[in-house]
Amino acid sequence: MRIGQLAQSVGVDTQTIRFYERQGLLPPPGRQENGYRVYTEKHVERLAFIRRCRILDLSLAEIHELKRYQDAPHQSCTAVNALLDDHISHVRSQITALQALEKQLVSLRARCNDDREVKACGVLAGISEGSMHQQ
Amino acid sequence: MRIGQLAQSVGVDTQTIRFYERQGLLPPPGRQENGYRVYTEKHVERLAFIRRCRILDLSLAEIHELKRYQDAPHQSCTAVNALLDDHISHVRSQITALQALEKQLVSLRARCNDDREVKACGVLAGISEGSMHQQ
DNA sequence: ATTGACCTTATAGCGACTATATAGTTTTAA
DNA sequence: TTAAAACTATATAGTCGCTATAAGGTCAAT
Ligand SMILES: [Zn+2]
Ligand SMILES: [Zn+2]
Ligand SMILES: [Zn+2]
Ligand SMILES: [Zn+2]
Repeated sequence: MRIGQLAQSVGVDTQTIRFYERQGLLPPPGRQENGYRVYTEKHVERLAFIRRCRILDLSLAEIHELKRYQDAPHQSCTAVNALLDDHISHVRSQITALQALEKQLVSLRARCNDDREVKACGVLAGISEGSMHQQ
Repeated sequence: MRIGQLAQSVGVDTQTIRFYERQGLLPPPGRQENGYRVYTEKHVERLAFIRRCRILDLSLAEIHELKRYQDAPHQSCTAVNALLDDHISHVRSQITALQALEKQLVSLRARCNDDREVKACGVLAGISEGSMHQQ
């Protein structure tokens, strides 16, 4: 299986596959005489795993870490679960921050009804005043 | 006022100030004979404005756009308000996406109680299975 | 013989900084 | 007075996870 086929079967760009290889996420495949990469079913699985991790918004570093755990299958999975717990709290704090941001933006927006002159725009005034509780 | 003073009074790194200048966000200041940048109160206000925009997570492009509107103070502010509306919907869709992600992660995490072998870890199994509704 | 689809590497760009290297200037203190 | 510390300058590279471009080699079909 060549790179284009792998790319299509997992739904990834060929560039991305080479990128993962350079990053050490995907093991270097064999090569044909002409230099073309040759992949196996294991590569398909591995790449699909990476993609599913990315859908979960795990960073490449976190995926690396998961890989290291997979390579020691008889150890306790505490670290795996902890990684996920950490990631969940990453996501939660992002949500919290964005919700606070949304509140701020909505109240800023409420300072202007349409059709004023820019000079009198409540939104611009609100930003310029600095009447924002930071963070 | 030199760059360090400006940086301290607004709470920004000097590098960031030079970066904003290169980006055309902050007008190039005057220079002393020795080449040092000299800033005025207007620069302080302008930089503070930029920072408040960044706290609202507006992109540098969006801040540029706001600046253009400020330069035409007698036009209608419809575009300003529209920019903010767009930005609010950016933020809202980010929140929605992250909430869906959180749900997925929490249900994945529920598949494993601690102290299993990695081999039997419900989290890793969950990712590998691909039993994830995508997006 | 040439088109087209595929493959290769190398390099640069995105956004918004941040860090490093190297060098010149000013200020402070021994 | 001189040496160190603190400040300034430019240029360049790194962050993250790709994505795009350039310039070329390979292969099958027309
Ligand atoms: Zn994470
Ligand atoms: Zn307005
Ligand atoms: Zn926006
Ligand atoms: Zn587990």
